Amino acid sequence: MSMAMASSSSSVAEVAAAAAASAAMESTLPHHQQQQEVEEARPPPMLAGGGGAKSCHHAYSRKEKSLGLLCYNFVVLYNRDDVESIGLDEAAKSLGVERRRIYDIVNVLESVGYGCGSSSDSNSPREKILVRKAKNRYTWIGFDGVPMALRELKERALREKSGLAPLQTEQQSASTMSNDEDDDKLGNPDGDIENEKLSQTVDNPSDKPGAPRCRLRSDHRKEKSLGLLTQNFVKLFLTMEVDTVSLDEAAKLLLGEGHEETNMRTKVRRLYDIANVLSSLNLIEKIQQGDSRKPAFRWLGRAARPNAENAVTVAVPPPGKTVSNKRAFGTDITNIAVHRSNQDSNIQKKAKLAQSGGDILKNCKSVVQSRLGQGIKSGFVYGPFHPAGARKHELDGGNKPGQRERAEDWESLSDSFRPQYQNQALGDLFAHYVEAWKTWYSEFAQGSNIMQQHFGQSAVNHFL
DNA sequence: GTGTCCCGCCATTTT
DNA sequence: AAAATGGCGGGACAC
Repeated sequence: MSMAMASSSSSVAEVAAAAAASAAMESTLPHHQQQQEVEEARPPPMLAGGGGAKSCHHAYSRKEKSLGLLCYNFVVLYNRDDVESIGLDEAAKSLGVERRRIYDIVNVLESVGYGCGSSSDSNSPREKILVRKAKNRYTWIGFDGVPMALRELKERALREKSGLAPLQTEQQSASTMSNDEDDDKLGNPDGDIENEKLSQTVDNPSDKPGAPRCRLRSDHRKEKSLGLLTQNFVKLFLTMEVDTVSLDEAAKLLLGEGHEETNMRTKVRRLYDIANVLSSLNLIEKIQQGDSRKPAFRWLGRAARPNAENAVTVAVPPPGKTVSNKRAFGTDITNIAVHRSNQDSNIQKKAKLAQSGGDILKNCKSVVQSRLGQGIKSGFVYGPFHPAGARKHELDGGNKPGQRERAEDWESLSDSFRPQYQNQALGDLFAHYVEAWKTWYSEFAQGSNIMQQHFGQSAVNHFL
């Protein structure tokens, strides 16, 4: 009985088409009015027409549909001053994905902030990137609160670590004890009450005087939420001495010992999801551990140094021989269409018209490049995170020989960037990209980094 | 092969 | 009851 919403099963392509037809999202896309030089050249409205498979319609590509990319686009689309409210459906439509995916993103975005439930009283949304305001409605807050959120998160993590529980984060250390992992479904329905040992689960913790002694189903569910997992994952980085972990390790750490193959697998899957969006935010970065071996993730947005108080530290240069192979988010406009093994590719209709858009970009690019040669001011104050390339080697003692090549990123980015519109919405999105480019440029070619972009914005503005 | 992780079914929770 | 959320894991890609 697939509920009424079975309709949602419509592929992205269809959704996109629908969007094109109805251009419903207008309402929430208040075209930015600020400096818009390149803006003029508005990308052509929609569907290129025949578009056949032959032209530019490259077959299904997993990468184009990654959560990370989606998140990236999401941020590009909504991280602006004039955006306060985000509609779930509009977002989905604009980005050409189904709701479900938006939930994924929003969940981790929301959890990167602080205040997620702790002490119900303060729960200040200021420290979140985004908050849910109402059903189908989110409010964009921005990245301003992230530094503090991370600090707070770290504190809490440390407290927990040294304090009570060994190192289990607030998640299910429960399973640790129970020989058998928390079996929700299978087996005992009482499970809920059963594994309530770890008490301080979730985030509405203990400090609550009349702590609701019994965990509810909802809590149990929350324990497994992407959001909580995200926080715990981040905490891991914040408290760890080493700053890189493979997802397997992370899963193990977060899960405790009671790892049950299947459980692990699921957890790891989730971590992949999370890691991808965190990567797109540049909070972490994927690296190749040593030679060969599994890749791992490295924290980039360290809020504070182990010792130094809150010395706003930035990412340290890649240690030793780790090879960064981060994904180039922002490479594609959207997770357009097409199912994995789309047998029925009637997707033709959703077209991607690339040319004019490409021109704009090209211009943009050349402008950037031409100006790129200029010196790089460094009076810039970075936030806690910052582009991997623009590090400031303080405490870290010694600078790094291998200067990170940022420009290169730009290259690849622009090279691979092929605007493909399927509707007005995407056209707008593209416009945002152009703007984003400008901003990035202002970052002195230090890297395309959303977080940085944000933090540096104010400081950067007068350079434009 | 193995590692990634998209996709969407369907259980839960909220309206 | 319907709609909104969001676990979860099968299995399609990527390497």
